[in-house]
Amino acid sequence: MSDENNDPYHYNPFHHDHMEIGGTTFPFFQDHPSMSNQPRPAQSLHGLAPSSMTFTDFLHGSVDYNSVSTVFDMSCSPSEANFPANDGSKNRVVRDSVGISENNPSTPSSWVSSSSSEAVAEEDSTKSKKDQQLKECEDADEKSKRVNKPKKKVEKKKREPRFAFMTKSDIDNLEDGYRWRKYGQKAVKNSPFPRSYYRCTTQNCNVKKRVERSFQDPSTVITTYEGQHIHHSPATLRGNAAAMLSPSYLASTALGTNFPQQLLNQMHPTGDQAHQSSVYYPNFQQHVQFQDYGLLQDVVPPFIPKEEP
DNA sequence: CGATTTTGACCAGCGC
DNA sequence: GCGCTGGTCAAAATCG
Repeated sequence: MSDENNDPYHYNPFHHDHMEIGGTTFPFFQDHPSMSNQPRPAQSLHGLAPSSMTFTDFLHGSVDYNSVSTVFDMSCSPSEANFPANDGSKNRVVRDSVGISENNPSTPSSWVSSSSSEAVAEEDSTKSKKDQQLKECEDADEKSKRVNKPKKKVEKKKREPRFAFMTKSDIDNLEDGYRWRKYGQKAVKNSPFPRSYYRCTTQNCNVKKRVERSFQDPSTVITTYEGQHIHHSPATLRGNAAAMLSPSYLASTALGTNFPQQLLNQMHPTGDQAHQSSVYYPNFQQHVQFQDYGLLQDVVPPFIPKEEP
């Protein structure tokens, strides 16, 4: 694979589509290895969603991703989709980062192929790597050598579903109800702002998140979640409304168990300009807009409170 | 003193 | 093969 876009490790959160919920821009991506490169029939989102499927299912990977891709395959162009590209900075950030010409803001096809093939490439590479890594893992002795050089664990290459969004905020590490431990920080190419790496502190929970500031719009924080929480958000349990209203919380819960609920409940167009969130799903082909939850409801069945132990 | 952050080093993948 | 970059580790520093 020499296509730069195929590099599973060089996905671009801006590389994908948008949805708008109740006036809030949600360019979003979700990255999952099992979302393979499928020919996408031209179908409208409307009325396509299997009634049995929810965002939760989708994000949990418990649904057929092919169906999902179909569901999200919009036949309408971004303009038809009423994509809020009208909203200056937000969307400019997206397009610029993607490198899409201003003249042609409606050519996400390149994104799509990249993200789709990305998934394929990823599958292959992870497959072949798995054996190798397993071998490494079995080398228990390696562990002891770790002090001097060997690293890399099996998990490292295991790609989890990812979920990114942009938030207008002065705060880099947004409160999302979960506890995170920072485990790294790196300078990002072409950006004066470093990227921070966080890991959920809950035991056995492998959720990670990356936080970086958009260099084109320093007021925008890009948060990428990877993995799914295996536990409740402490904020949820505490009823921490502030935390739960945080856009990052939406993303985190999107990878958890109650995305549709949270999304529908919380992303009201409150007019609070302090938090404008954008969420990216790389494998969705076109701009998806959910206005007044109408379309979202096509995808997400009416909310049914989830009974969790 | 335990938890968290900082930071330099290491490693893997990719492009040239 | 080499250099670049992203991601991770872990020792040291800092915090509460």
